[in-house]
Amino acid sequence: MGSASPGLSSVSPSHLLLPPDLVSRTGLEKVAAGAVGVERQNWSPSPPATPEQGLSAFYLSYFDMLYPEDSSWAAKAPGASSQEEPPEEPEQCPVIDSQAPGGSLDLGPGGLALEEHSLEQVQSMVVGEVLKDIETACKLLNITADPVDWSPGNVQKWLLWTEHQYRLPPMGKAFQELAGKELCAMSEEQFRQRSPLGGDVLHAHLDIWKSAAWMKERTSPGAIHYCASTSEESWTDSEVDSSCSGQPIHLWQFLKELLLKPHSYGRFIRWLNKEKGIFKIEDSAQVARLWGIRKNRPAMNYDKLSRSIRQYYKKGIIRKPDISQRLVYQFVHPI
DNA sequence: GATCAGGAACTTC
DNA sequence: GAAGTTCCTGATC
Repeated sequence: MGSASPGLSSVSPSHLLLPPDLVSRTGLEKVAAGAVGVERQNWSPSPPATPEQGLSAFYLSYFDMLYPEDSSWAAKAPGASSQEEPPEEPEQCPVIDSQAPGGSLDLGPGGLALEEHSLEQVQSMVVGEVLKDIETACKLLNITADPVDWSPGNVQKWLLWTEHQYRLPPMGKAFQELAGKELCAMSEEQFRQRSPLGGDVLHAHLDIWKSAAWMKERTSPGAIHYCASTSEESWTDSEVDSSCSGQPIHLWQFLKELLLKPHSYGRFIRWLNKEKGIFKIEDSAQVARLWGIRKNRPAMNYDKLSRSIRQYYKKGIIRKPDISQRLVYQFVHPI
């Protein structure tokens, strides 16, 4: 757990590149408060976690707690990219340009309407990003979006994942043998009792999942599935997304899944040349760890993962690019 | 020291 | 049997 956390961090204040006054706690509260009014109209009743709040306000109120520091995203801002960064990313991170003419965050005199408008944009973007992150986690962990449906094994997977994502202390033992239903029935205090270090944060994360599931149920009656492809990428998503096929996921599919979510995993693995299928593993330990979680192989490391990748050489699935570089591989058939 | 390459035995499905 | 996983040796960066 060396790197900054992905996932929800894609919508952390620094990622949104808000001006410093809006990034501050009071600023976020202002954003959240501004979102509440709109929220009530659009999303009706509040999620189970915070009955008196709208969802986005609920999420936003968590961000300070969940992201005490995540300045690494700021480095991803345009102009701060590494020298290897291709001129255009396949999937751009949402950026609010406060300097742009008619900037959406004009807080000067007469800028109130604009401010409210941009806050709506921010809140809807935040909620959208949270839902996308949950969707991605579901795919990678092969679990359902609704925590109530989780088996004890699913709970442990989610715990491992959440600990990893948000650099929380290991808490798996404290919640051993608990199914999702029991977990969801527990109060924050009970979480704290079981795990004094991080139990409250874990409870907050579970609340987010519960709220998302609740919302999803509201908006689309029926079973909660994040299997329908919602991504806009040009890569053959149906080919890549194996999480609902019942088939075990292949390593190459897993790698593509990560590559398709650059705003979540771009710090771990990213395209160097998407057209040619050339990608670079930026953080070998994290990618290996994610793969280990996905396959239930806690002892997974990059040495083993890379051995599996090398097995693809013979099969003609992955190869080293013509100009061989460390941690750089190429899909033989990119499209 | 980390990564790369590939052989070989093993596990899981 | 396929698809990794684990362990290993030796080479390279």
